[in-house]
Amino acid sequence: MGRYDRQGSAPPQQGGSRWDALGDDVPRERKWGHNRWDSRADSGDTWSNNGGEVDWSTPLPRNERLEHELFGGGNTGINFDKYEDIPVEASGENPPTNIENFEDASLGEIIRNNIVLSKYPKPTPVQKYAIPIVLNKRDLMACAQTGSGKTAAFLVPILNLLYETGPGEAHEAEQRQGQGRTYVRRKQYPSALVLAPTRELASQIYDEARKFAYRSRVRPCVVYGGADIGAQMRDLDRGCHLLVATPGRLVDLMERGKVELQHCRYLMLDEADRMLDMGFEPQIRRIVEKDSMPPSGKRQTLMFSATFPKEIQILARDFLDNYIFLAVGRVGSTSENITQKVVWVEESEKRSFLLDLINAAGPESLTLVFVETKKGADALEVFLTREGFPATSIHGDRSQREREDALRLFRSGDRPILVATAVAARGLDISNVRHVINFDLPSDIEEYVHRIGRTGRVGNLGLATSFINEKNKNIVRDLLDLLMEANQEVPSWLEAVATESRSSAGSKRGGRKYGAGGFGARDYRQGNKGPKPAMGMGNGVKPQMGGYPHMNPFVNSSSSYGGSYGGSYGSSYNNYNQGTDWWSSN
DNA sequence: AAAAAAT
Repeated sequence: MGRYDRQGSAPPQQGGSRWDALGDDVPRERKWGHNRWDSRADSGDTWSNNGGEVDWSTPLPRNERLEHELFGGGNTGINFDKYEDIPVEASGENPPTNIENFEDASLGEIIRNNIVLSKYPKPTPVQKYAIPIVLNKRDLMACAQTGSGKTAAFLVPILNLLYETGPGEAHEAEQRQGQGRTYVRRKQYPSALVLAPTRELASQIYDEARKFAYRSRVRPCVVYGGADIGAQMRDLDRGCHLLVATPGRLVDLMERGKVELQHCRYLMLDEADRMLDMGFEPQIRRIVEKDSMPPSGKRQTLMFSATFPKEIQILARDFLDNYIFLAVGRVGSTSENITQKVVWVEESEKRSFLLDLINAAGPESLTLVFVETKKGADALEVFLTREGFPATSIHGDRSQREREDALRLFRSGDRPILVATAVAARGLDISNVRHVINFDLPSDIEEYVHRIGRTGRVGNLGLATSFINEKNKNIVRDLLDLLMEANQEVPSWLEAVATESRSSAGSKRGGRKYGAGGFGARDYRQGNKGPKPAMGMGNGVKPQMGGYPHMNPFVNSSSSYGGSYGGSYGSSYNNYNQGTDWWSSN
């Protein structure tokens, strides 16, 4: 279901289907030099010489309709001035010098044009560092806030390298399989592979890739589950140089002989700590190690995430070669910040408390409500709808169509309340999410970090409210540390609760997951040398914070909280903030 | 125990 259904019979909706990636308006002769199907039997064609006659670095003609479709969507939502003073730390052997402007990177014409069309005036901090690292053919592990231009930070240099070098062996391999036949089932040899943990995130990355691939010969594709695999295979048949995928569907396509990674020169894991955790790791190893993917050192490997626990960094060594570790902090200079609140709410009171919060919010603002279970998401959506609130919900048991519909209704504001499971926690770029509510707290702090990262996007005041009760003991300790690092107001009862749970010791992963440096912000290879003050402490950051790159730890903005609610919540909140012994209050 | 990800 979903977008793949659209392309067959129904005409594309909403200003053209993404499947027109290279623009069906452009004659094939212009897109591909000439018709690729015919050219396979013609040894004298421009494709037979390693792509050599065709210069991949020269822009193809403009296509105004496609240009409008790709770039007409208004601004990117990034307020670049806010990113000026973000502290960045690069570690590893001989880290390449960062750039200050896109001109410094000696990028090719195609990518420069697309950067202009995307209205990026200058690189964000993660881009300033990541682009030269990738262009210098180094492996990279980057710890950077989502929404800070992370996607472009890897797409721009990868695509530029593809434009500079052309398709190389990948093209020859693709040609070889067609020798002497009029039709063969084509296998694709993507030069670059981007893996993501959810379908929606893969789709979002693909949308960006189309922008930066505009007027180039590079054809991006996206594949994921829950959608018509036949349509995906037909799309692959049209050529695939950069493939964005979720792991399961990619494995499927590999086993069907539709995709081979023998010539994959760039491997990118987005939300890499999730991709390497217990749920995904076997599939990643299947893709990266048990197929024909070039080994680390021969390919280039990139990993990005907002969180990078030490044990995942250690696991990641298997995939990386002499990599640079990048820690990108986030400035909280003025209005950009996330205020984090923790409220004691018993299970039986959660619903009425939630209604108070929603009632206090303005009608314009989007509210994202996280729950732990799919059943919980169903139930809460039904409840909110019965109460007359414009809510929808998303979780992994929904059809792909339902998932996309829910997300679209939420983004557009038609349903400004979205109840979601972990499926929506990572990477999704939704503007104007004013309030993230952890109706149920997650069981680990990384999940918390990614969830609240859906709000506080540039230009907006972000607010995150978490309901906590005795069921959440497991996260209290890490949550308290996090709030203190982020210079947030910490209710006194929370400290008491944390002290209590501390004595019951031992996180499930064997002790504290993080050193004093904090939350995966640091290159584990630097050892436990104590907190590193290296994050360019420009914004009144205390060195002992060590740099917590994904959370805006730099602002104490509790003042904005009460004001953003009506009185009902304020009083309610205060009542919950009086320092009772909350563990035993029940 | 639960979520995500192939069918």
